[in-house]
Amino acid sequence: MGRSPSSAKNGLKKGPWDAEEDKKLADYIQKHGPGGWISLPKLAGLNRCGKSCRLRWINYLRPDIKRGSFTPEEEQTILKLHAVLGNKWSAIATHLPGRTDNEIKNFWNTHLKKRLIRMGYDPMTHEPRADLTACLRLLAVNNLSNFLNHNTLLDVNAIKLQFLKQILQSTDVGLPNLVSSISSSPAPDLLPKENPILNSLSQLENQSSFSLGATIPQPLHHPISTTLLSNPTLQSDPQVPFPPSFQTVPFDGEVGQFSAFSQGDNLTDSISQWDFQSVTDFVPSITKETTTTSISNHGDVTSSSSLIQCGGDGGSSSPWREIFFDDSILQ
DNA sequence: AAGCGTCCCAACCGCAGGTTG
DNA sequence: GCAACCTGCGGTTGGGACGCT
Repeated sequence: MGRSPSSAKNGLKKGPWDAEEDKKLADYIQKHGPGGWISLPKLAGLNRCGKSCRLRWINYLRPDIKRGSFTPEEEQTILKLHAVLGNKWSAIATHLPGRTDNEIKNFWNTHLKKRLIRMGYDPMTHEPRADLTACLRLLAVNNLSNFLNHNTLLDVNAIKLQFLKQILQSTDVGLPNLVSSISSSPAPDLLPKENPILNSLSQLENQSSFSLGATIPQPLHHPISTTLLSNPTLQSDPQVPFPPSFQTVPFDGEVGQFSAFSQGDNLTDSISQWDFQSVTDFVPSITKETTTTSISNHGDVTSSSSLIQCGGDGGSSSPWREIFFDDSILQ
């Protein structure tokens, strides 16, 4: 394993270390201590460059090196620290006794980074990838538009036009933005003032946590991370605000909640795995209100039944899942 | 069993920052 | 102030191990 033992330009040996070299280096450092890496090879009788000796000592021979795979706690620590520090491997290593920066870096590149990518996160920012987020938002807007299509009381074309307008104008087509824009849109002639859809959407808007972006598990943002790191209690709490999937679960051949992602990076699976549950936790009640509003405002069986149908099942399936994600694309 | 592709990780490389004379 | 040297860091490489066909 490792690099080819090609000889260096200056005749110094390169490539994997053999047992004899390891012993020479270890013996020398045991007697004289680490340091003086430039002169060390000569003094220790090694035909290696100082850098190579230093690296071998730090990454392999040091007595306090911890061997074996990373524990779930260590993985968690790496994820948290990386969210704050980025690729500062040496800084991260100081929080993991017995682990070297090289080892952590390798572990990140071969496991954690891939895991984040599969989950749809940008491994550098720890935030949902912008392309996926935008895709989800457009799908949601599309589904909402389709939903409105079935509402015969409304001037569907007018609403569509306004949706389109919003999509084109905004780079961040979050539903709240959309709602407020529609609500404040100077088109009184096109939209009835007592519009059940707008009423319900406005209620959604008031749910501060609701946005299509918020349906995606939010990564740890740096300020929070900083707080976490400075708070020993939180540090030790594995439930700190990482996305649920971040809670270290066996992966990569491993089983666990990531399994859907590992199956060919299927976007649909990924989306469904992205815990829209968090939306359904609060949305059903809103939908019920919507139904009530719809009926009281208009007394129209058609419109209300449409809404009731969405929320009427009251069971485990979410009406919002139908409204926003009941799409053939997501099937 | 052989060929092929992917994974994993030790080790190398280049660069930046600090120290010394 | 400057150059040379030293140390440490992060990115990258390359080859053995392993799994799949």
